Amino acid sequence: MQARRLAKRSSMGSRRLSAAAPQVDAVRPPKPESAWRPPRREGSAAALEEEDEDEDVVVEVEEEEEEEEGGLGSAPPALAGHGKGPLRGSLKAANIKREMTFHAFQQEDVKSDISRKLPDQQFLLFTTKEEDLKTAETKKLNRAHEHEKENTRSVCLLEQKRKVVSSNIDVPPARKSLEELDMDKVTAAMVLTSLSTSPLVRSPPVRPNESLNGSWKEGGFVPSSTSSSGYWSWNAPSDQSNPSTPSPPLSADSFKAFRTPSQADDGIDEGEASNLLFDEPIPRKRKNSMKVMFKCLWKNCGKVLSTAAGIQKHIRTIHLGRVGESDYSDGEEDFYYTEIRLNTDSVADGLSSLSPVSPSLASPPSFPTQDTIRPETSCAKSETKVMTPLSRSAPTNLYLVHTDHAYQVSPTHNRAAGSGEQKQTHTVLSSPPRAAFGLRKPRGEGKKCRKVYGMENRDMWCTACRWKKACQRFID
DNA sequence: CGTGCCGGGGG
DNA sequence: CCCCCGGCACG
Repeated sequence: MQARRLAKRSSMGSRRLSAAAPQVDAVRPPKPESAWRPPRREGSAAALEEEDEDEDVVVEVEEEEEEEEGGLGSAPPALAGHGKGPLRGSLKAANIKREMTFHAFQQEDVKSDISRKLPDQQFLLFTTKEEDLKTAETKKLNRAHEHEKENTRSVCLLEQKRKVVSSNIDVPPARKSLEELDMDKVTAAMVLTSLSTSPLVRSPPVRPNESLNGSWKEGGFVPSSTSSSGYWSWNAPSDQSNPSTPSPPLSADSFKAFRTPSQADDGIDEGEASNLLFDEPIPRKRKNSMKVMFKCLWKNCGKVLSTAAGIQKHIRTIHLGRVGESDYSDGEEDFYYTEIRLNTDSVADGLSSLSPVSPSLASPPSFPTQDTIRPETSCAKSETKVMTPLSRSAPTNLYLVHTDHAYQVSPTHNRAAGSGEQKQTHTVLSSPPRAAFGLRKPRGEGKKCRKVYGMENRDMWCTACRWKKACQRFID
């Protein structure tokens, strides 16, 4: 046993050797030797080190980003062409790079994420950049169309990112009023088309992910989701980053959890949602909410959407198989769906009861050390977090599809229902106060030793991590 | 599919 | 205890 372990260790050591040699150095210039035989880090010392690493990452951001973008787009050779030497080594290095890149992104995300979190409403109030909005909107629309050709897009993404997200803002005021005023079915349908035809309905696993990636990378990509409901849009100018917004990992999660459901009525109480989100002292005055939803009666379907156009579209494309003529309706769909009403109050209740909780979870009192890492950590969250606004934005479709599938299709979602987050959704749906499932603990999010130090530096991990136990160094 | 970590080992 | 790891939940 001992022997085996030793052997393993040594083998690992050699691996580290090969990995750490030339390539790695190239990858992480700043702290080559520290990676060697670093003393156990504990306490404040660790903190310093941590920070250091953080910075390193930041430094990397620029180039890493570029590379990733390029690779993402359509130029895999770019990666290979990076001029890495031997195969093995380069592979290893590549891996490491991957990791680094991730960091970088996460970093980047903080910014965009924060800004994104700004509720459009608020943003509107500020009315700082009307013009930007305009252009942004146009952009967005275009993008929505281009959406299909995602590949080429990545380039733009980079630029946008650089331009500080502001260009990504799509809070189409005009759109909103327009849509609200003349609930033009056709328009809605068209809008919905892009959404429903793509993501969940068709190939649930693929599209959503894509869009997800796109969104958090690009920061401003919300075409499909935007189109779904027409309004709402979570992109905001980076400059507008809301300072008051607490963006701790947990809180974010919770937000997502009950925010999604609340969105069931397309953006109507969006304001509230956002208010809630930004814990604004809003006297929740709910126009006594009865949400009208439309349920597909097609056997084995049961999909529920919030707009007539929505299900019509759904029925048309999914059940009637009329894909091409997506925006044309001969009324046949009408036979296949029915109206249902949801009491939104329960939702509100759920929200109010839950929201106070999140803050507490939100700000876990942690040592300064953690704080330095915090942002980074929360970044990790951001990918999920980002998605939140997304699903929220595509309230009707995404959200509902979600629930539906939870019941009948996707096993994944079913399982997810058990998780801390999903359970809340569940609650809202069936509108019982709340059901706390005694399940596995949420799972510590955020970087743990493994992620932070990487496999190669396994001996830098905290013992717990090495033992595959709950990490003790980076506690959530 | 990678990651966090529980439960269950061996020494 | 200390040290691992199989395996599973979760994202």
